[in-house]
Amino acid sequence: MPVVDATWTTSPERRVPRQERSRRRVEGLLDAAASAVVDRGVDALTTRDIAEAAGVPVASLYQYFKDKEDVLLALAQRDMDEMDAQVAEDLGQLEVLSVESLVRTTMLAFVSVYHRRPAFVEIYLRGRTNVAVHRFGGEHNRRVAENLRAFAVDAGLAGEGLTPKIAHLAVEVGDRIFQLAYADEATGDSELVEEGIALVTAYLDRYATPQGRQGIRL
Amino acid sequence: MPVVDATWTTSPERRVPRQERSRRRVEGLLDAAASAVVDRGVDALTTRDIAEAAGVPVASLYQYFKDKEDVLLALAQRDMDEMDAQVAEDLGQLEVLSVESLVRTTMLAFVSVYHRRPAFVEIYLRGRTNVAVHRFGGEHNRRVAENLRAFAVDAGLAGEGLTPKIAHLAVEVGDRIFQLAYADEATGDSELVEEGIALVTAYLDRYATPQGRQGIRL
Amino acid sequence: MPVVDATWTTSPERRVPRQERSRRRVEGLLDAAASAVVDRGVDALTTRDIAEAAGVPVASLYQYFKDKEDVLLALAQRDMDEMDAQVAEDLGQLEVLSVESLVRTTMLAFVSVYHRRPAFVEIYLRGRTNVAVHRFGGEHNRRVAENLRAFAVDAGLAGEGLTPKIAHLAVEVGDRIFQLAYADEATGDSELVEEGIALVTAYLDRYATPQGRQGIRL
Amino acid sequence: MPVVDATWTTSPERRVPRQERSRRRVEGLLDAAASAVVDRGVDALTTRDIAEAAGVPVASLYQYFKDKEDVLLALAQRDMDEMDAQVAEDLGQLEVLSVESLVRTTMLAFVSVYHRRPAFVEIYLRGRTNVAVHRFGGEHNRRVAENLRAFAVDAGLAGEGLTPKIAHLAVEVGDRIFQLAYADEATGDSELVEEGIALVTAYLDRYATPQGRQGIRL
DNA sequence: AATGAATGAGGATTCATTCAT
DNA sequence: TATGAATGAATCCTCATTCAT
Repeated sequence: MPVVDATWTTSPERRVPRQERSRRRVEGLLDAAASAVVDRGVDALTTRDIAEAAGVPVASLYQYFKDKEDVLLALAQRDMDEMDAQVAEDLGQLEVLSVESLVRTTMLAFVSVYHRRPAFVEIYLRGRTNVAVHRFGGEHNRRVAENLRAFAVDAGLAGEGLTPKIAHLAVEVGDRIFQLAYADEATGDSELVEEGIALVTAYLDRYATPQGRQGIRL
Repeated sequence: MPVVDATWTTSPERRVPRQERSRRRVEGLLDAAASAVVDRGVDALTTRDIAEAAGVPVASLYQYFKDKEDVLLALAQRDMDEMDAQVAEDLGQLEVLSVESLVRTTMLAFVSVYHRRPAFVEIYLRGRTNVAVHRFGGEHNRRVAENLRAFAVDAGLAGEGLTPKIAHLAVEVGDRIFQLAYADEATGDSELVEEGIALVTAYLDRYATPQGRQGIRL
Repeated sequence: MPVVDATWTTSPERRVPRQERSRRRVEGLLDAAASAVVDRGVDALTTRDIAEAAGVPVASLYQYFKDKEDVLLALAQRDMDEMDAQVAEDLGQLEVLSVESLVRTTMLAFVSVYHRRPAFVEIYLRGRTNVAVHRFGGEHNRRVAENLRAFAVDAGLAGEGLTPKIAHLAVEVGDRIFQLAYADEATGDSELVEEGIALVTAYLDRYATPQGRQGIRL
Repeated sequence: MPVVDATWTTSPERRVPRQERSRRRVEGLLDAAASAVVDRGVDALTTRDIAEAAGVPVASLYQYFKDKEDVLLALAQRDMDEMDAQVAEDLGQLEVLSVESLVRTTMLAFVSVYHRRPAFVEIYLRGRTNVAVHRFGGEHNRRVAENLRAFAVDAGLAGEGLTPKIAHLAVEVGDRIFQLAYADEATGDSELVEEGIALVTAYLDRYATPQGRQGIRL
């Protein structure tokens, strides 16, 4: 295994490998896009907004992204990845497994990311998003649903009656609850979130096994 | 009582009174806007699209509407009014009153309007709508929620535990279910709607009185 | 001589003769135009502004005026007539006739009309006026100059050296002095007006007869 | 001192440095605006007129100017700068200093620029100019007045009685004289200009010192 | 790889004026 | 005579994207 990556140079002008430079710039652009979205809203977002926020010429956007939509999509991707990681981590620390704890943990994981990423709230919950991003979010919901469903069925919390369609419905409903909870307050209405947990749990309990309802201590 | 309205004349040159002409034109414009929305989506909607679809000059839009947003809002108003009327009518024909029958009847009333008004589906369920229309829809949901809540409490189906907030949550969740059901198929996924009825009912049953759960024969 | 004008009728519906009604409406429109000009400035003046200020439908403007410019021109005419009348009246009351008293009296007559007619100030002194109105004002200046010149020469205040061109120059310069005096303060800078009188007098004294310089007691 | 500017290259592909290219385009746009103004008048001037006259797309205007007004203002700036330079140069060559020679030299310097720049005449003397340009011209007059006043007082041609207000009045009056002289003939009425010189001189002589009246040989 | 400059393609709205009644 | 309604004709400006360097 090479100790020094081939893209490294020792020249004092460039201590940062090309690839790394590029990655950094993409991250900066994404951060800029996120903050521009928070400032102007997704609808009114222009390429100049993004470029200015990032401190780069507009034309440079096109060095890293196909077009404006591509920027938004990349931002979505990054956000969703963070979301997934948070959910995975929080579920991994669960001590009692039940439909209720699964729902609660997942939804609260979402909440913690919302707090960390205000742009996320602006883009996915409050704003009337761009079509592509909307579709992207929809697909993400479907994937989350499938993962959670598999998790629940594998763990014996629910039987085969919990179809992908039903799981997806539950996730989408959860999404709408967040939308409502964050509609007026940027920090979210925690009472509403709590009600949402109850709502989703009440629904999914219809497909739960007895253990799923009572809980399994790990 | 006059059989013939005073503004009518029988002269062949003008069979349509001024006021009626104006009303017709507004309706035509609204229909045109609806179909243009279905064709192009709300985001890409232009004044020219609307005007062309209606067969009038663009400038004429401004005779009847303040600006583009005003057109969309008028369309929303018209649709929502129809929605409300349908719900009122269907609830009026109910024979057994229960949380379940209330939820089912209301949601199916929505479905019947969706079928009658494909533009409605496009604008409110599928598209990423204009901000003003979005807000308008939000307020409509809140109003619907309040009406249904009052209805349910008055009829003894639910106690005071069914707060406005909870009712609103239920309506919003129902809205999202429709969004999901109509996302892919313009005719709606009836299985999903059925699941949605179950979901909302399961949630509201938590706040129901015994009669609310069992049903009251009228 | 008929005691009752033919356009009069005794019918209770119309006690105001046609011609009189029309005259009144024209006056009202002109007043409205004047006030609309003061509000919005000449450049931004629209037919709707005028009509709204007068409380009549826009289309009715065209009953009395050929087009928008015609309104402005009629307004100009009315204003200039008033100006001329004021000058004539004030000059008629002069007790000592000299170039200085002629200049002073004329310029102060202008000032008194300015105070009576703020719209005049707005249109002719402050605003960047419409081309037609500008030309109109120019012609008025020329006429005023010619009248004053004839008056001065007839009265023996100046000889034939005071050509029409020179008189016109003096009037135009006086106009600019007013423009300056009224540029910032709507009530006019009287110190500047006083300087202006001195300026014009100093210039015209070059063409004055000895009596013109000393004054003739009437 | 480098004979060739560093931004120049001798490569045949690019003989014109970027900065120079940009400057040229701005100049071209300004020339185009000037000629469009002469053709259509300032009021009727459109962005398309300017762009077409310059042979560039309308959108390119906005690369160099904030908006339409900005173009006019830049044009005004350029013209006024030229005016100032001409006045400075001509005054520098004066052999006898007196109120009369100061007035005459300044006014004739203006005349020579008018002949060189017909658009100037159109915009500032003949047309009813745009508000912003009008204000710009007003400020220029004030500045010119202040400079000339300081010059005259320093040279001992006038005492402190020649206040800024009086100097400004004189310049504005001179401006109006030009307006009149160029109203009908694009080449100006030189007899009128001569009269104007006499007029302004006669006025300012009131505030002149004995040397100011007699002249100082340099 | 980076970017200043250039631009085609709209888009919303206003307004003076004309008709039909 | 009076007027509500209708509209052709413009206008300014924005923006995403592409090139030439």
